[in-house]
Amino acid sequence: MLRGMKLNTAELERVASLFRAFAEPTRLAILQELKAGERSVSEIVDSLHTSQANVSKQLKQLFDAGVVSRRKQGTQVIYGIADEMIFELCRMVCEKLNRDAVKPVELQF
Amino acid sequence: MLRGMKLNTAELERVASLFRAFAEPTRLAILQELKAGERSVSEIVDSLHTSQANVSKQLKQLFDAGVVSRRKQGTQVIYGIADEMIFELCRMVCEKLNRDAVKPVELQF
DNA sequence: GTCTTGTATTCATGTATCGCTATAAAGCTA
DNA sequence: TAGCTTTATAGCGATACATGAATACAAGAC
Repeated sequence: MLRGMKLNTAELERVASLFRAFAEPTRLAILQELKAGERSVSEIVDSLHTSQANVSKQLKQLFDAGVVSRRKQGTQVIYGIADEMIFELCRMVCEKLNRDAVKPVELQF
Repeated sequence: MLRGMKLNTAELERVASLFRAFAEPTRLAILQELKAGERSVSEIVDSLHTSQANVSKQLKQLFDAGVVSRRKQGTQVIYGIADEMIFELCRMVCEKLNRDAVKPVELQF
């Protein structure tokens, strides 16, 4: 695709859909946990203040978006980061928030 | 803030909130138009398939998120990109979509 | 002043989504 | 087999949001 071409509606929807994966605090919290390494669902549940059902649902969304990977290990399901690019994204967003902030908060994902 | 610290709920909400600005096709379409240069509201309306009310509302969201700038010129309001970092964000997201795609689509914002 | 143009906002409606409880499904273990 | 653990899903209420029509508001033209 040539430089300067505009994405059509369907393509914009795909882009928006990936951004949407990062547009909720619970999903970001999950990604923050996975940053330190692979985690089972129950481990993630224990580290967050939400139900197992919710964690499972948010993980499904992240998985469908290609953001996390999944593998079964007995009765457990181990999730991990599928693409390190997400931390680069979060870093850039935090940097912008830091630039815009009146008070220096120094967010760092 | 030290490296490796986890963002709390309020901080994650701020990060999510900025991501949310990019999580809708209409807003991305507006950003695509502004990429070529500043535009008035009516110019944006003419280039998109949606109502003036909707464009105005989405522009407000983008402005509140610090993504676009605004200045009045007579009866018109001219919007522009407030931070070029957004194109870097979109570029990274497109690259990931291209990596994941079975069919090479070569999305480029 | 009135009229016209450009933009923002209010209201209504449909759709999507977060989070919960309850339940189902899958896989150990005894 | 039954029972236990872990994860996924179904169903529901509450909330958020995208969108358009109608209206309000602002600023120039006349």
